[in-house]
Amino acid sequence: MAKITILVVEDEIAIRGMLTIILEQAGFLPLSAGEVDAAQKMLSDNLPDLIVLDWMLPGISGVEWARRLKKDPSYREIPIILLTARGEEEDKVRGLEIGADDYLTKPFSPKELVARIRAVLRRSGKLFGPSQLILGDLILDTEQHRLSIGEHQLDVSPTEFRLMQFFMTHPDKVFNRTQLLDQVWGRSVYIEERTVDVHVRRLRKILAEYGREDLVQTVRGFGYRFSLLN
Amino acid sequence: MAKITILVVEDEIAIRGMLTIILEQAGFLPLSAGEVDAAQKMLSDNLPDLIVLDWMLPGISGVEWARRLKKDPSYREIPIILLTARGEEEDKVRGLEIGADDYLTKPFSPKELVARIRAVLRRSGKLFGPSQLILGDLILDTEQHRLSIGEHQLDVSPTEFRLMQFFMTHPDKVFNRTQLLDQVWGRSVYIEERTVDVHVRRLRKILAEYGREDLVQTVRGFGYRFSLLN
DNA sequence: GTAGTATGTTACAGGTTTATGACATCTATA
DNA sequence: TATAGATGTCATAAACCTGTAACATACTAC
Repeated sequence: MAKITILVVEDEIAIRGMLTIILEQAGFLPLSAGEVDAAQKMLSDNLPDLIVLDWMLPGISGVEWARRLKKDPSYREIPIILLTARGEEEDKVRGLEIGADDYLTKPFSPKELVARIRAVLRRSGKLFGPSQLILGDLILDTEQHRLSIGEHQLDVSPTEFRLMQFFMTHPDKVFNRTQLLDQVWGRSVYIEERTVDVHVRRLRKILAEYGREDLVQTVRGFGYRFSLLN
Repeated sequence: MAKITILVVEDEIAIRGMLTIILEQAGFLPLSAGEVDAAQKMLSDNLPDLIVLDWMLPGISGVEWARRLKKDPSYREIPIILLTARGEEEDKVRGLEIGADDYLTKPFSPKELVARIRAVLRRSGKLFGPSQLILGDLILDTEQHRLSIGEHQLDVSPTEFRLMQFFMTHPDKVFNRTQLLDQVWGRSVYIEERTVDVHVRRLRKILAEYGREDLVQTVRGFGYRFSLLN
């Protein structure tokens, strides 16, 4: 299988070099550019699987570029991770509808960067695992975009599907609402914590049709856990 | 079966040689020319099944020639793959109505070239796969360009046929609209994503005559899926 | 048991995505 | 050239999703 390509757009040479090395070591194929113009050209050459983009850039800002990309049908699908300076900008990233899929505040650890990249890729389905997740008689097929219990198709909405996908890839582990929001909805949206409850409720309702509502368990005071055990 | 003939028009000798070798190894029969005049002569001798054409050529440019060919009834049917330099031209290929069936940005990998050639040939029906695709009681005959359910002929338009062909060769998999456009309409046309909906609609309408409209399923938020299962 | 907190449940408004029909344009062919 | 068919786009309708608020219920600590 071909390597995952990641385009890094960052003006400071030192950081760019560092990013490149981190990404290489993580098994990705890094491309890099120092400003938007160059990046744009690389884009048309061959689409990267993900873009790591500095918030502040000379010329067109990263934010502005991100916004444009998200409007362009040919590029809309490419996930973007924004690199922001510490502090205030964080709120902006969350608040504004920029279209970034995640963001990272400098300074960050290599480990964190790679983890976020993986998470985003997984969310957008570019990270190949087996396309089928099988847990007991539960089957989640990302390629077909289908969720089933035994022979029965479950009719789930996009968000429910992602939630289920996350749960099934992280069974037997408790997550609080914030973690679920970050992982399933993406870090750059701001949503009420209680909304998670509602989605869990919806998922349970669907699972209940086959008597499996207890797959998603409440851990009072913490959050939720997905588990085949009871 | 006779070998597929591919005419390469490229002025740089090194690249031309490389292309020839790649094509030979892929099992095609390559012809080559260094400029349009020579190519034009070869054309009248015997029609190739496909033309690989450099964007920039001395004398008449590749683009210009492509345009002419697409106007000429005797040559219009020959698929053309344009070789473009890196960068901006990509937009032009998509934007302008040049008539190329696909394009490739240099540098490209042999693998990619061959893959694109196959894709284009398949789309234009020149690549023989099994001439009959049978899925359940659905029969798609690529030679006769016929689609039937059991004994009944379905009356489908060319685009509907290609769409169905793509679906039947890739069952049980979700495709988004961009993927469908790229695969069924070709990479070098720019068409509204929503147009896919309309064609799906038309296909369903035809299938509905035999109660099979659910073969093409909507996956909300993603795209469409063809599946015999429900 | 009670107050206080956490979670379950429901309804709903607003937003987004898809379905559908109509239409203008284009092509091939009579 | 006239005609039928095909195709892409648009406007509108319909279906569906989603986040939130409000109220109900369950649990915990005292």
